[in-house]
Amino acid sequence: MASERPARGIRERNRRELTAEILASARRHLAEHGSADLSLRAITRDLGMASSAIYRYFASRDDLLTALIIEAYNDLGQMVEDADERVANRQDLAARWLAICRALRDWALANPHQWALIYGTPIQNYSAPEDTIGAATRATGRMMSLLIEASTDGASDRTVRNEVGLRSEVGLLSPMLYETVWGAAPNLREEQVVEGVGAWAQVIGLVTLELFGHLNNVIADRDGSFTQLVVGMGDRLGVRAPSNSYVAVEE
Amino acid sequence: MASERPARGIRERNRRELTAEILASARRHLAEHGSADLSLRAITRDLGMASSAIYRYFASRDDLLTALIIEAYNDLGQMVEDADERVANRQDLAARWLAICRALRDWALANPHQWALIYGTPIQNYSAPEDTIGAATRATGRMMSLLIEASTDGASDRTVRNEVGLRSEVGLLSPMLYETVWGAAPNLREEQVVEGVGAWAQVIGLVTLELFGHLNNVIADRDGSFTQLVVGMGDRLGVRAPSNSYVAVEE
DNA sequence: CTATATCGAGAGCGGTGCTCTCCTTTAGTC
DNA sequence: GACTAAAGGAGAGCACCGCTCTCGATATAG
Repeated sequence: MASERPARGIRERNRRELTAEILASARRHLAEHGSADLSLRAITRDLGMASSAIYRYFASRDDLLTALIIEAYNDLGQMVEDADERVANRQDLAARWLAICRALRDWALANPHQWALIYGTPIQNYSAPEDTIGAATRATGRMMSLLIEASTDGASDRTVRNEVGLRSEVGLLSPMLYETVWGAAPNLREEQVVEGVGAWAQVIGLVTLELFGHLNNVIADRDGSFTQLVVGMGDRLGVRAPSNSYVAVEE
Repeated sequence: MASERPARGIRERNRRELTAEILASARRHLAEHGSADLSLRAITRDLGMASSAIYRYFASRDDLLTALIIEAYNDLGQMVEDADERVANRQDLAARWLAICRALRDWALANPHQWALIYGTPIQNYSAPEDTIGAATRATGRMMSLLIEASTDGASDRTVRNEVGLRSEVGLLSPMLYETVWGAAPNLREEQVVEGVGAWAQVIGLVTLELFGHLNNVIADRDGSFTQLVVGMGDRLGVRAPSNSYVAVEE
C-alpha cells in the first residue's frame, strides 16, 4: 500500500503537507469571509511563514482560487452523487430527483461562499482551466442524466410542446452535448434536452436567488417552496415513481 | 421650468455635477473592468482630483457601489417596462411575457457587469438599504404581475398540481407578498404564486448561467433555447395570446 | 564531496481604501 | 460689507494587498 515512493525525500513530503495546509487555511478563510476577502498574506500569517513563501506553492491568488473552485465542484458533486445513490429504489426517479435537488440546496446553504465561488460572479481574468471541467460537470451531470433517463422512459406520455413555431431542426445544443446525449439516448428529442437544461437552470436559479438574498421578502417557507417547485419540475419532465407496480421490482 | 431654486449657490450645483461625474466615471470603469476592479483612486485620477476628495461625495466604496446597484436596477427595470409597453395588444399576454423576458436577457448581455452587480455574488458587508428595494422590484414586479394577471384569467384550464401531499395551508409566501398578491387577485391559489416565483427563478437562472459561462459547452443557440424555454414557461402558467377572438377586442 | 535544484525569509514596488489635518472658498447673518 | 460657520479640495500617512527579487540555508542527485 506504500505510495509511489516510501519517502522520496522530506522535501516532497513537506511540499504535499504544506500545500494541504495552505488549502485548509484558505478554505477556512473562504468559509468565514468570502472569496473577495481571501488574502494570501493572511494565510501565510496563519501558517507562520513569510508572505513570499506561499508563491512556491501557488503561482498567484487566482491559482489558489482555482484550486478552491475545483474543490468546491468536487465537494458538491460528491454530495449530489451520494444523495442520489442513497435512494434505495433506483427505479423511483422522482425520489432520486428530489434527493439530488435537495442535496444541491443543502450543500449551498451549508457552504454559501463556495457556492458563490462556483455559481456567483466569476473572478476576473479567470478562464476555467482543463482541470475544472471534470469536476464542474459532476453535479450537473447527475441531474442531466437522470432527466435524460426519465425522458426516455415516459417519452410517450409527455404533453406535446407548444406549436408557436419554434425551429426544430438540430442546432440548439452544443456539438459536445449532442455527442453525450445521443450516445446515451439516441432517439431523444432535442426540445426535451433543452427542457432539461431549463430545469437545471431553475434549480440553480432558485438556490442562487435564495442565497444571495433575493427571496428575502418573497418566500417565507423556502424549504416548502423549493420542494414544491422541484417536484413540479420533475413531474413535468416525466420523472416518476415506479408507476403502478408496487411490488414487482425484482433485480 | 426653472428648478426649485435657479442657483442655490454654485456649491449645490457643483455638488450635483461632480456627483454625476463620479457616477459616470464609476459606471465606465464598472462596464470595462467589473466591480471587483472598481477603484476609487482610479476614478479620482480620471476626474483630476485628489483621492481623498471623493469621500466628500461617497462615504465609502460600498456607498458608491450601492449607488451603481440602484442605477442598474432602475436601468433594467426601465428596459423591461418599456419592452412590455411596446406590445400593442395588451391582451396578448404571451407576447408581453416574451418581450419582458427577452428585454431582461438583452439588457444582461449588453451590461454583463451590471447584471453581475445585482444578481451575482453580493458584495461584502452590504445589506440592501431602503432606497434599493423600490428599484429592485421594478423588473421583477413586471414579471410577477403579468403572471398573476394570467393566472387569474385562465385559472380554470390550468392542470392540477401534483398530489404528492404538499402542504396547502397558507405559509409558503412572505407576509409582504401575500398583501401584494391578495390585493391584486384575492382568489389566487398560493401554489400558483410559487410557480410564478419558479418561472422568475428560471429566467434569472438562465441568464445568469449564460452570462457566467456555464452554458458554454452546453447550448449553441442561446437565443433559440431561451425563447423556447420562456415560451414553454408562459404556456404552462397560462400566459396566452387573446384566445379565439381575433378581432373583437374593443375598448 | 560537490554541483544543483528547492525553498524560506526579507526588503521592496506599486497599488488599494480610508483618515486626518490644513487651508481655501462659499453661505448665511448681523 | 465684515464675520462666523460650513463645505470642500489637497496632501501626507496608515495599514493592508498581490507580487517580485535577491540571498542564504538546505536537501537532492551525480
